[in-house]
Amino acid sequence: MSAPRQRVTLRDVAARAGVSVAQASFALNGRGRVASATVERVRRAAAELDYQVDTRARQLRTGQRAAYGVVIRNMRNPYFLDVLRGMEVRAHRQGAFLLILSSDYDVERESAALRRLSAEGVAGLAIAPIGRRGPFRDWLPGRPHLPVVAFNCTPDPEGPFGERVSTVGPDDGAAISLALEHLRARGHRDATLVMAPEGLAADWGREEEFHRRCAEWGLSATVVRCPLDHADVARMAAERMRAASGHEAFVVNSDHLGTAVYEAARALDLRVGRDVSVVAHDDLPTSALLDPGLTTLRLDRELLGDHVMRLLSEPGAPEAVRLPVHLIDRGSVATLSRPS
Amino acid sequence: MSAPRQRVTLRDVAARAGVSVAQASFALNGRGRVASATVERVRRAAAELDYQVDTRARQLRTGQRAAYGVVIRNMRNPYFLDVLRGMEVRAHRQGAFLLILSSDYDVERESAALRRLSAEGVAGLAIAPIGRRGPFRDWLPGRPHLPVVAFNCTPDPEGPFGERVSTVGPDDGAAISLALEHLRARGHRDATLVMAPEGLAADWGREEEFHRRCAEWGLSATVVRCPLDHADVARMAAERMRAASGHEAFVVNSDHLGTAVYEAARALDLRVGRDVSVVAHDDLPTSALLDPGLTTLRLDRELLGDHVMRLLSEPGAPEAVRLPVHLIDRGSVATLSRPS
DNA sequence: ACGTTCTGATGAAACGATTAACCATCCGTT
DNA sequence: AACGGATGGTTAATCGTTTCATCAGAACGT
Repeated sequence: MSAPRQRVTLRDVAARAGVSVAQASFALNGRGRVASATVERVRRAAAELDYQVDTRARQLRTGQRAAYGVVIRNMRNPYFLDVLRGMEVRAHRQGAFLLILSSDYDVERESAALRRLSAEGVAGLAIAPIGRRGPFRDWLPGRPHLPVVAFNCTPDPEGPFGERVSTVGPDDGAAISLALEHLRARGHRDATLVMAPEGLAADWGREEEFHRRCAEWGLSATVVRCPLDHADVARMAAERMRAASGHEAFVVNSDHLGTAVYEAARALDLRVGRDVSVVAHDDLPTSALLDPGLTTLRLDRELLGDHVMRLLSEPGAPEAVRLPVHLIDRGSVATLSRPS
Repeated sequence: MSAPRQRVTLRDVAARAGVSVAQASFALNGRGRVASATVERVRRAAAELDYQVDTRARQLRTGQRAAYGVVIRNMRNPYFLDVLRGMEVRAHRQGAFLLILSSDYDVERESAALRRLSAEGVAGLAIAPIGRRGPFRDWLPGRPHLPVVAFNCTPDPEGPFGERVSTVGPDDGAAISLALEHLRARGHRDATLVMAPEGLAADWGREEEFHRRCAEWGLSATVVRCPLDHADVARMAAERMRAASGHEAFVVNSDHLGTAVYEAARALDLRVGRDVSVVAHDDLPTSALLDPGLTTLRLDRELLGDHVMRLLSEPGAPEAVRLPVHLIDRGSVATLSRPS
C-alpha cells in the first residue's frame, strides 16, 4: 500500500485512471480532446495520489516559466521590500512567482545573480543595478530574448540600458524640484546634495537636476559624494556643519543617510529643523519616529513594483516610467527669517 | 555569425569543441575520464559561446536541486528579512538559493505556497507557520522525503510538527523570564501579556511560561489576545490603561505591538517609562528611535536563519533549537518606588 | 603474438512532462 | 456499400542534461 515511492509522476496517475500518459496530461490541462468522463477519472486519480506536476519537466518541454528573477541591492532595505511586495502581488495574480537575489552592492555578486537567474530560465528579469557600468551591461547582449526591466535607476540613453530595457523609477527631476522649492520657500539660499558613493547607487539624474534648479533659482549648490557606511556619513555631516559659516541645508538621497545627519547634529548639540535642515528621499518607516520627523520625498513603492512586473509580463517597446513623488513635511527643515 | 539562435545548449559546445555531448558534460563537471587537453578545449568553447547550463534539465536528470523554499508570514516585516539574510548567506556558501513566498497570514496562501514550492522541487522547505493547525500539518505527510524546518514557532510535541520537522525559535521561556525579572526588579507587582490573535502567530509557549513565572514570583497575571491591526491594538491598550486602577505593565509579543502602546499612551497623555511600562519582543530598527526607547527582547535573527539553513542542508534527527534572547533596556519600563 | 588492462571517447537511455501526428471507432450521408 | 467527419484515444518525438554500458586503441606483461 504505502511503499516508499519517491515521487508521484504523471505516469502513475495515468495508470491509475487506466489511460495513456498523453490523455492524462490533456485531461489535467484541458487541452486536447478528451471525454468528460475521462477528465473526471484522471482528476480523481490525481487527487487521490496527491499528484503535483514537476514544473521543471514541464518547463523543459514548453520552454516557458512562470517565474521572474529579481536582483535587488540589499535584502534589509525596507524600500526594496515594498517594491518586492508590489511585484509579488501582480506576479501572484498571474500565477507566477519571484526568484529574489541580492547583490549586496557587490558587482561580483550581481554578475553571479544574473548568471544564475538566467540559468534558471526565468521568464523575465528585474534588476536594481549597481553603478553605471556594472556586469549588467556586459551581460545583456548575450540574452537577446529575455525581457529586462531596470528599476530605481535613471534612464540613461547612452548608458547601460540602451534600446532594450525598460526603466522604472522616481521622477528624480520633480523630486529635486520639490525639495528645493521647499527649502526656498523657507528662506534658504544654499543647499548641499548628499549622494551615495559614486558607482554604487544609480541616481545620476538627481545631481544634474540639482544643479539645473539651483542655478535657475539662484541657490548656491554643493554636491557631496559620501561613503555608504552610516557612521562615516555622520562624521562627514558633522564635519560640514562645524565648518559651515551659516545654516546648513542637506538634501540627502535616502532616509538612511538622513538619520546620519540627525546623529551628527546630536553630537554637535544642534537641533534638526532649527539649526540644521534636512530633506531626504524614501520615507522609510523609521522616519516618522525621529524627533522631529524627517521631511522626506515619498514614492509609492508598491506601485513601482507593479509597474516593473507589468513591463516584464507584457513586453513591448521599452518604456521609461517615472513615478510621481510627493513631499511629506515633518518639520526637519528650519524656517529662516532672513537669508543665512 | 550571429543568427538569432534561441539558446546555447551543451550540444553546441560539444560541436564546437569537436567532441561528443557526453564528453562535454564530463569535461565541464569534472566527472568522467577525460583528457586534460579535451577539458581545455571544451572549457574554451563554452566560454566563447557563453554557455550556461539549463538547471532545469540538469535537475530533471539528477533529481537534485540547489534551491530551498521559504514561506514567511509577511514580506514587510524586518524581522523576517534578517532571518532571510541569515539563510541566504549560508545558502550562498553552498551555491544554493532561496525561493521566497509569503503567506500574508492567509492559510489559503500558505497552502498554495507549499504546493508550489514542492512542485518546484526544492531541496528543503522552511516555514514560519500560521496558527496551530494550518494547512502545514495536513500537507506534511504527503512528502515523506522532504526536509522541513519550522521557525519562529514553539515546538509542540503533540502539535503540527510531530517527529519529522525541526524547529528553530527564540527561547520563549527564557525571554519571558527576563521580561518579568526586569519588571519585578523595578517594583512591579502585575503584568499583562499581549499576544497576537489566536491562531495567527505561533507563540503558544510564551503564554504558558508567563503564567508559570508569574505564579512563581507572585505577580498578578493577565493575558490578552489582540487584533492584528495596529490601530485596534492601540485602542485596546488605551482601553486597558484607562480602566487600570494602578500602573499598567505590558509584555507584548512584538515591537510592532509595542509601538501601538506608545500611541495609546500619547492619546491619553501618559508617558511610557513613567506612567506605563512596556517590554516588547523583536528589537526592530524602529524601536531605538522611539522616545523613550523601547525596552525589548532581542534575538540574533541572522543566526536563527543560519540555523534553519543548517538543519535544512544537513538533515538528521529533528532538533528543537532554542536561541538565547537578551534584554535591551532602553527605559520603557518605569521604576516604581512602592508597590502599585 | 596474444590476452589484459588502461585511457579516452561515444551512443543511447533515462528524467517527467507536452504535443504533433496518427489511429480506431461510430454515425450519418449519399 | 462506401465515404466523410466527429470523437476519443495512443505512439512517439522532444526539451537539455547526466550517466551507464560499450568500444576502439594504445600500452603492457608474458
